Amino acid sequence: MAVKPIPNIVVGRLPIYLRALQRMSQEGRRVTSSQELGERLGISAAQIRKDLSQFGEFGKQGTGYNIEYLADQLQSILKVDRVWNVIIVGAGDIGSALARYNGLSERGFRVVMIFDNDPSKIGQPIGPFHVKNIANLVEEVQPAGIKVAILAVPAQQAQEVTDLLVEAGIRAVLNYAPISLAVPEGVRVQYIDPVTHLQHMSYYL
Amino acid sequence: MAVKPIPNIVVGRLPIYLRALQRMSQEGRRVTSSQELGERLGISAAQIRKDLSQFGEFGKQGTGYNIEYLADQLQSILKVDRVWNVIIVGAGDIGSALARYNGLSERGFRVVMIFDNDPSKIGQPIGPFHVKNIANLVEEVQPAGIKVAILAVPAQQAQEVTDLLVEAGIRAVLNYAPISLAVPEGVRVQYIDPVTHLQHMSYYL
DNA sequence: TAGATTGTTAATCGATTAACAATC
DNA sequence: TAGATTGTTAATCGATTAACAATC
Repeated sequence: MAVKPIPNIVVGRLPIYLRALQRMSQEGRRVTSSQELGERLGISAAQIRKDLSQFGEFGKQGTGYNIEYLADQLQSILKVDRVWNVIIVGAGDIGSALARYNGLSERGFRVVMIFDNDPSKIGQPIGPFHVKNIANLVEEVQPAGIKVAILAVPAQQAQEVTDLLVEAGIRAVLNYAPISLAVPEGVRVQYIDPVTHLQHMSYYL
Repeated sequence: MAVKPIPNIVVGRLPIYLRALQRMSQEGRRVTSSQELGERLGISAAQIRKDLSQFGEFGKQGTGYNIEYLADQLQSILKVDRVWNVIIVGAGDIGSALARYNGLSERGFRVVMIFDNDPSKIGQPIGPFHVKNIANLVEEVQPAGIKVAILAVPAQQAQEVTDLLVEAGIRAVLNYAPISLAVPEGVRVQYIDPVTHLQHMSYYL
């Protein structure tokens, strides 16, 4: 019997649902409906119900969804009912901002090391860390079993650093360098490039 | 005669194509093909040709695309054949990193002001700017005709600041706060939340 | 000319929406 | 009970891919 995989586009919406639920929870709300959630997010109620139904039945007819319960379920589905150790590579402005950002750990990710290749940065403190030498990346990261990396180096060095990350056993890369990366099967990359988003919007101006 | 609009998902890929072409140009390349471009980007050649054909005929059979010409055309389509003035709201780590980032201006966007509401930050220098008082945002931004803003304030303040931006005539918001924003018709929002990307990937770990 | 690659059409594939029985 | 809202099915809509004539 063939199991059809969950569409990637559906998985991508779950973190958005989770984020909204956690905010509602903060606001002291206890239940919500697909309609209310949809209005907040600009997504149709039908789509939210359809997406969730891929994973199970989380609601009650007539009542809607218990916010805390649904959030717990989504955390479990997304595997953020635990904390993933993360490394940052690149101790420039972006890497440093991320190293000091507290919003990661509340949501499933904890920065544990930051690397750079600049001798003037190595050893310097950034938030609670000291910058490590990228030359030691593989030997530090691989034995620690770390699977997630944030890449914040210049575009020119991004591919070679990525190869290093793969060698170190990293399987998920959040790439801030404005360049497409080549990675082997089984390694995932997500891209953050503010300029592509700005250009997308300027089309409509 | 009904003109069918370009699908939003196609517009969203154009900045990716443009970025790859500009990199190829830097590498000294003069021509490319839909196949080569597709391999770099992990997109099918057919899709690239189909996307581009929505806007015109930019290639030559047998030869492919002139990189500089196609990049120029895409810049014009995306309206980044000019420079858009941009404001940043929020002078925390992220806002400051963006204010100092030089990669924006090469690609169509120039930061011209940065605002915050924290008295200890107002007046302080960040990169080439001095932080302005958010209380003066509307009176500074509206007469200047600025249409693009980057929002880098805490989630709790994001919606009220957004309302201010809309009042000031902003029509495109790049939102770094981890919250969905409500905006009137005609105002566009794009979201950057590293954690949603990390959670998307952790599903597959 | 022979080889390569475009632009475009038609076919396929996948995602979204509408509608409603089930039921809390 | 009456009203509300889920989970799910079928219909619709839209996006991607495959294929190929045109042509550089």
